[in-house]
Amino acid sequence: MPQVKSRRGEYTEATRRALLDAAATLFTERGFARTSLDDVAAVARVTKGAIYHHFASKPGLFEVLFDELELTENGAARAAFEAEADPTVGALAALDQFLRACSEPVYGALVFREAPLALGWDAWRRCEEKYSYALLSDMLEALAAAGRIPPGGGEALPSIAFGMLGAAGQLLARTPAEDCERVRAECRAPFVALLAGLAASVPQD
Amino acid sequence: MPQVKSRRGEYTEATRRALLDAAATLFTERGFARTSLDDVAAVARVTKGAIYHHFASKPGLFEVLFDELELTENGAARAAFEAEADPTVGALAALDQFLRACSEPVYGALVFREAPLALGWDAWRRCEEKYSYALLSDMLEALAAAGRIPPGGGEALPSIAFGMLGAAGQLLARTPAEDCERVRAECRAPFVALLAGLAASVPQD
DNA sequence: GTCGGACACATACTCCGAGTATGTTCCTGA
DNA sequence: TCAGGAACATACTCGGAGTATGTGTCCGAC
Repeated sequence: MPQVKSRRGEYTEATRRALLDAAATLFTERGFARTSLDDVAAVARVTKGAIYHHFASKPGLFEVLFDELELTENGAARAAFEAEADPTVGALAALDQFLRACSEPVYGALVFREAPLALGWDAWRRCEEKYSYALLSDMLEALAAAGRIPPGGGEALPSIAFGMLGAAGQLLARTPAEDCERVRAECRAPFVALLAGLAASVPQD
Repeated sequence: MPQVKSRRGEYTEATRRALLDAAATLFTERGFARTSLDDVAAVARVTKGAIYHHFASKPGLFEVLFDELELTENGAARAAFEAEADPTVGALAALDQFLRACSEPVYGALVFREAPLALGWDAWRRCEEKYSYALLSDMLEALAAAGRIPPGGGEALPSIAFGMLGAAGQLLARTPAEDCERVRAECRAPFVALLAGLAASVPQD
């Protein structure tokens, strides 16, 4: 059980949080490329030195933010999947959870719009292999094991399905709040259709 | 009928081509962000002044390259689509043409991997609205008109389908040549399944 | 109680690359 | 033949990421 942190520790944690919050706000509003670290430091009422004390680099700062977001949001999606006994039902529940998360202003914008620009495709992919991509792979495996989709198929299906998630996330991230529910429903359809089409192509007996 | 170009005109066109070729090579190999304009100029055996004489900016140079590539490759895909009377057959023919183009080393890497990083999502989308995204929209419209997929559906389906194309393009762009044919076949499956699933959900009469 | 040291920053700097301003050469047309 | 513009080269500015170093403060050891 962790001891109560010292006064000092509380303060340093506070500036770390202030930096992360400032970065989250500015990266979502102006985008990663168009916000300087001096801007982030100014909003957090510190200087650039504080940033490089707490984080390795500008992409490093982004990655911490990324991990925080995925830890909670992707965790919720995984929980939604694992709560269902049927993998198809579970996958659709996780999809709904994911689409709702992307409707919230920060998650979709940072994780699916800014992350590839900030980290580059490869690093983004490596980061996602702990979260959304891993969950997607697990779900596809479970679906294949249950005979709901054809087995095998290589890396093309997970990659392309992940591209679908990214496109849906970005679409929702730029959708005004009053249209989110309708667009979420529209986004659901292609996934349902893909699952149905794959189910129809499962080899018999 | 255009007159034969002057000696001078030929030379300037030659440096323009050398710059575009150098940029295509370097952007493909090192990526847009990691190649400086001095590098491009050096490979073309000129200086940065020549670049800013012929092009507006670094993204501007990339966009010219982008247009050249899409003009030929997307034109071929559109031709493949329009050559078929049946929209489903045509769409799959265009898909095959697209997947072959992405197997070639430059097209997929520049248009689907580097372009979002170089231009940003919005500008990339605007550029693609003349080419791949336009073709995709036209194909979906034709499919809907023929009753092969449900009508309406908003912007979600084209956006998500475009995300699928991007993911497939990127996957093929990083696939070694000897595996390209197999991966292309694997990439085809999700699109076929999506079309089948959408066809099954068309409202009856 | 105090003193050394490490932590948590601030300040001041370097460095690289995009973009700009200006110079220079050569061709072209009047 | 000469004025002007095209096609570059050269030399600069400027912003932002990253680094090196300074400074105050707190904490534990003696």
